[in-house]
Amino acid sequence: MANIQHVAKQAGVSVATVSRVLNNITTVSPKTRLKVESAIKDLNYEPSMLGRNLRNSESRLLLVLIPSISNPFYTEIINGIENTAIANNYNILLCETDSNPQRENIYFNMIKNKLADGVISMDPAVNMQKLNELAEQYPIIQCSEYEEGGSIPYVTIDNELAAYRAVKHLIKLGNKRIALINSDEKFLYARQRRNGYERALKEFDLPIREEWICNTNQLDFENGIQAMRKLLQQPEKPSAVFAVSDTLAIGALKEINASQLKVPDDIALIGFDKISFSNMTNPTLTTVSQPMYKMGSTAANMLIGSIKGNKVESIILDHELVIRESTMG
Amino acid sequence: MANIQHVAKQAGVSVATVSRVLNNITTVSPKTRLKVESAIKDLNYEPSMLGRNLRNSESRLLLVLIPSISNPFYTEIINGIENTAIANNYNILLCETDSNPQRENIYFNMIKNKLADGVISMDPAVNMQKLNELAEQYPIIQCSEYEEGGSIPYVTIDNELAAYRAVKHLIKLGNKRIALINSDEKFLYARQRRNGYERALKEFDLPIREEWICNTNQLDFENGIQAMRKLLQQPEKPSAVFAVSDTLAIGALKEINASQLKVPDDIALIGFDKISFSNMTNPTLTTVSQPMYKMGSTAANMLIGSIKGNKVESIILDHELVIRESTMG
DNA sequence: CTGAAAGCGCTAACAC
DNA sequence: GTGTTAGCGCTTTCAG
Repeated sequence: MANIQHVAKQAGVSVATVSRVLNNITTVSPKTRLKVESAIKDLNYEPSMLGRNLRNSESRLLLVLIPSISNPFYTEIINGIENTAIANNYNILLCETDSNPQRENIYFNMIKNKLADGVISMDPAVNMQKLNELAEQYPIIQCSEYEEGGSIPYVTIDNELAAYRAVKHLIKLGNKRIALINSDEKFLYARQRRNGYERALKEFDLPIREEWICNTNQLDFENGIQAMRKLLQQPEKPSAVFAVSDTLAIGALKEINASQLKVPDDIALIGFDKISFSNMTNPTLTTVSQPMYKMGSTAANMLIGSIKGNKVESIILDHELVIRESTMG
Repeated sequence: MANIQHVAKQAGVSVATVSRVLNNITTVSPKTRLKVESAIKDLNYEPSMLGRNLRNSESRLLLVLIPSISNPFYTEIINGIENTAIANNYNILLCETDSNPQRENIYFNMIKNKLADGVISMDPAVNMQKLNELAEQYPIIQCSEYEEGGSIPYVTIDNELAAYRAVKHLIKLGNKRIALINSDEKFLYARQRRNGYERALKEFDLPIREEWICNTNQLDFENGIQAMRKLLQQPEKPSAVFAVSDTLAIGALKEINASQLKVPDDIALIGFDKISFSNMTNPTLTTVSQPMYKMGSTAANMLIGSIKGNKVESIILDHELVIRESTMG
């Protein structure tokens, strides 16, 4: 494998000159530049990032922490991150933590080991203490999930407001018995969405009934099925359900269908995230859309800014209620 | 940031000794080892991968090329790759090519630049000429999609046989008018699955009718909807449909429902891949299951073997027809 | 058992 | 405009 020395020798110049050509530094005469370029071609030379990165003490790799790659919610965000990264000559290292602290540690070490220049964390279950420690020394951005009052910059949406609007939509449709399928309330977004749910109910003098509030451990379809099963066993069944993720809502829909009830006639249903499947269900799912691509690109831009040493501010992006068949009575 | 020199000075030893401790080389007296370890702790030292990798001329990064992260088919494969990689002290760089040659080039350069030690390609649209060139110099494995008669080792399933079995299942159910929703036949798997489809029809003396064969550009839901719409416009409608991916089948199901027909009574339906959503549709989808996790871990093991300089052989894994509601008349 | 020193491939002063 | 050289952080001979 050819290296910079071989090129220098072949071109009859010094390594410094080769480096100058490689980095497009202007102070090289057209004649020498030509010589170098032809030597590069002759030897089929490709500069080694390893050497360059060591010298520049940077890896040009961004770490992206997600709990699970199989949650479609993340795919568009990742697209946004990746495109922005590539446009800035970075690459991303996608890291599935499975919300497993050991896995997480491996990745945290990568940044300590200089194998990554910064981190975008989307894991709601991330160890915040460690993340905060890391943030003292390395550039870190939180995306979607964040720590209230924390010092790590984040990009997210107003979860409380989004939930409030979704539930208000159900109320306006005439629903008075509205259930909530929430994820684990150790997560900030879960607490925020519950707050929005409760605010809407209170505003219209509807009671908050614990038996209509289900919490799930995870966001898989199966969790939605289980939660809905529980709700349907209540003596007084809800007439509408707000689920904090489309995957949960799709599971709920499956269970509603299985018990011979109809959406939206018997039970109206709203999900969250606007994943692509949510338009394939029968009926199609009303859902809250987050600007996922933009969230990703914003997070990446913030991180790259932070790596450059800029001060970056947290950002709240807009959301939108997408009304489809599951709430069209 | 502390480096190996600082640790050496603090411990009162040479950098060589620190390196020995770091790499668990036995020829270090317990006493010095202790000194070094305490110095490492004191200084909060983390070895730099950049330096280590340059010295060892390896990056311990594996490149994984996929056409699109949003296709759920890949998620389990990636899990398999990732777990195997981590177990062997590698990390993976997940690269979405969008089947875009420019994007692909960026990633191909990464391996030339020594930023990755090897490649697992899952992109059916990959530029085979370039991949073959690259394979002369670097370790490369193909996963799922491959080149017939090529020299790059691969792991896959028997697509022809899988399609044959799926269609035979439809025939055994009494169907005589069986349509095929295939992807672009520039892809090997598409040609293989078509062959299997035709073999089953021929074996039972059923005609192969071009108007019952649809080809789509991509594997999105929307493509399945379009294809099914075309099939339903035929003067003689098929009584069963075999789609070469679950996403296509789910789109087809959506369209069948929209035209007031029932699956499986009016039209039986089979997909391919057993993505998690295929169990959430109504009715649930009969599909061909591939051992995705195993495919991923096998590919990773093959690649790591190849990096070590081993000779690796291509592998064909088993598949399974998963019969669910969409073919239960 | 330990240390000195070379060198992986590159960039950036500094000198001319 | 171009060359010389130090050094990024690490591993690994080779001596002792």
